[in-house]
Amino acid sequence: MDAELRDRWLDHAQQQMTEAGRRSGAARTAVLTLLANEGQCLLTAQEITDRLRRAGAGSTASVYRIIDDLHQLGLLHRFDGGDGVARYEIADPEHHHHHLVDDRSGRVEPFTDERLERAIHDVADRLGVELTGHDVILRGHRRSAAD
Amino acid sequence: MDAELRDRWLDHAQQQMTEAGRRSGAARTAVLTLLANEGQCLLTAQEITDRLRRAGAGSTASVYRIIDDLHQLGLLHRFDGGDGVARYEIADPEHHHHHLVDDRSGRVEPFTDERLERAIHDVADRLGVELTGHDVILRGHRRSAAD
DNA sequence: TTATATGCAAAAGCTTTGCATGGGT
DNA sequence: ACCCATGCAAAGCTTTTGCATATAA
Repeated sequence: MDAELRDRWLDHAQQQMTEAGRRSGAARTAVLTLLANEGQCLLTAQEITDRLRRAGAGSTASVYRIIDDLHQLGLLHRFDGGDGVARYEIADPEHHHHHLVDDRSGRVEPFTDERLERAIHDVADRLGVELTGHDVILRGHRRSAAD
Repeated sequence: MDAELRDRWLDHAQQQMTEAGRRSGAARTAVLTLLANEGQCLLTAQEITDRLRRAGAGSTASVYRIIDDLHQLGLLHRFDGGDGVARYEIADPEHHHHHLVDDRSGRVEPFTDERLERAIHDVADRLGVELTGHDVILRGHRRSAAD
């Protein structure tokens, strides 16, 4: 689904990596392809490595190195959960969103809100800050009839 | 400064810990006192342990265990920075705030904004979520004349 | 007295680094 | 041909756990 977004990110990422002076190897190709296909949903380095291994390419070290490059180039967003494991998802300005963490199941759900975005940019203005990024994390659980 | 807030948090924390069925030991007393005095500013477990050791009380294990208890009781807020180290600060409803991280110096600065809070609660309502917590992290740098 | 807190040391888990090798340009 | 990317293994770091001892209640 949304093959256009996927390809757009992939193309952009490869171009950026090349421009940054990096060469294209088997591991990098595999990571980029995997992320382009299912990188919308917060993956850990471990998960990425496991999936690549099953496909016969990619090692722990390479995955961490590639992820790091992508993150530094702004192609990947990093999400530091409360469990000491970093999670990543592809960064696409057109699909900007935040995260709601269910405090019972640990499940993470994305959401967007225009007013929230406006409030954030206004605060940055008020503080005289040139914003390069922002994260919002909501913790809670679905309201049931009992609540 | 703000001795009242300090004492209020300290009293509240000790009471909560006792109600949770915990006993008061040397390490716990030392950690609570330290946090009450300088826990407004995001400390790592390492930093807390170091300061306690200098005072002759507290070990790595105890600090982590105590911090964990406090966090679970909602007496401490946890901040997962992008460097794989957790930072904590005392939780006081009257001093709710968010964080601005300078992407050049790494410095962290607290800020508050009413409209941002309202937007957050509205989003939670829209999602049908009972909010138990939320975090906002802004990344950027002070706007200079050059920007 | 009895259960809990403490502290040391060891273990665990995620992430990074060193180094030899293969592969891109 | 040159240099970077890769992968394995080892090291590094933060955080957790096991266990004997000290201590609060």
